[in-house]
Amino acid sequence: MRANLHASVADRLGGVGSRYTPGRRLVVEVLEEVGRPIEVEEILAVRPDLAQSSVYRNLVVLERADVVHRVVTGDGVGRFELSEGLTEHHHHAICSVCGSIRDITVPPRLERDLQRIVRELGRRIAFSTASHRIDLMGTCSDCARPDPGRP
Amino acid sequence: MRANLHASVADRLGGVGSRYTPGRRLVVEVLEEVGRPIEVEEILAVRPDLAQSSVYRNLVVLERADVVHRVVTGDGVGRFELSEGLTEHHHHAICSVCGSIRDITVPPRLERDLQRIVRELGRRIAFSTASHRIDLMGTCSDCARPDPGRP
DNA sequence: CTCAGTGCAAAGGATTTGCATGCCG
DNA sequence: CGGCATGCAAATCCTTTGCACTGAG
Repeated sequence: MRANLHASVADRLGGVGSRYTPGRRLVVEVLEEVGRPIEVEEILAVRPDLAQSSVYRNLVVLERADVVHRVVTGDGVGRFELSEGLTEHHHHAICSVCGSIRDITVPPRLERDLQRIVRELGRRIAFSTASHRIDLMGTCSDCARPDPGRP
Repeated sequence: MRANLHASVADRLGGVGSRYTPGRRLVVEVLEEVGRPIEVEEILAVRPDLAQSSVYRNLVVLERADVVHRVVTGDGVGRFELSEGLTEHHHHAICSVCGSIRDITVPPRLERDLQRIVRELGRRIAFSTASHRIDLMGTCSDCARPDPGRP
């Protein structure tokens, strides 16, 4: 399924009149490897050869082509992941302490229920729903651990 | 239920050792009147007498006291609303075109299903879930309307 | 008197943009 | 060639912070 990813990406980019350039491929590869929503800073840390502005610009293009998806948490910093269809459908557990995001996949049975609920909601409010997102907000295991620095 | 709001707010503020000052009350009143998540800019537009920095600072305090809740959408601009318990439990329909957020309340039957799903998810991943959030992402009716500016 | 709260202006950090250059179709 | 893509640096935007002042307890 790996080879297929880049084909799909190229395809979606073509759909909006953009090319799949080396720089964009590097970004996609980083997102694929990391497998969770990450900040631009993290992308640059992995690939210092990329120009910051190009990464930002490419993320805009990739987002418009629906290759990546932007997630924003309470800390106001944008984080990016591969879009639905390029990865498994999933949701997020967002830590309100450190802002980290963990992907969670929902068991099929529950996911089916979710789909039903979301569909019904969209119908009720005449809102053209492209996708849904369930975020659990709370405290991740790291931050839940009692702080050794303060008794 | 209106008088009760400010009592609750004062209470929650007291809980974190802060006072319910006039400036904070104004912010809360704006949020109450508007009834949907709004940006600082919008708060200042309604109450130009408030100092920008004070609004930001007070929102931090109000957030820590769990009086307001920060919602961040794809555009990276923070929006604020009154917290759960001060308003009805609700979710959001986020327009991916203009970034606007519309509150939606979920019928009790569906909400009950949601609660069950969320609870089960949290249990599965050992994540201490404080709250959940269901966002519908799509296009609001305003943005869905064909753009008159471009044939 | 003391300390949280306020206002103004300046700083900060993430993201965007202007401009010249490089490169694919 | 023409236009998208890139890099660098400067600009912009939202948000935070420093500092002096005010007010409540």
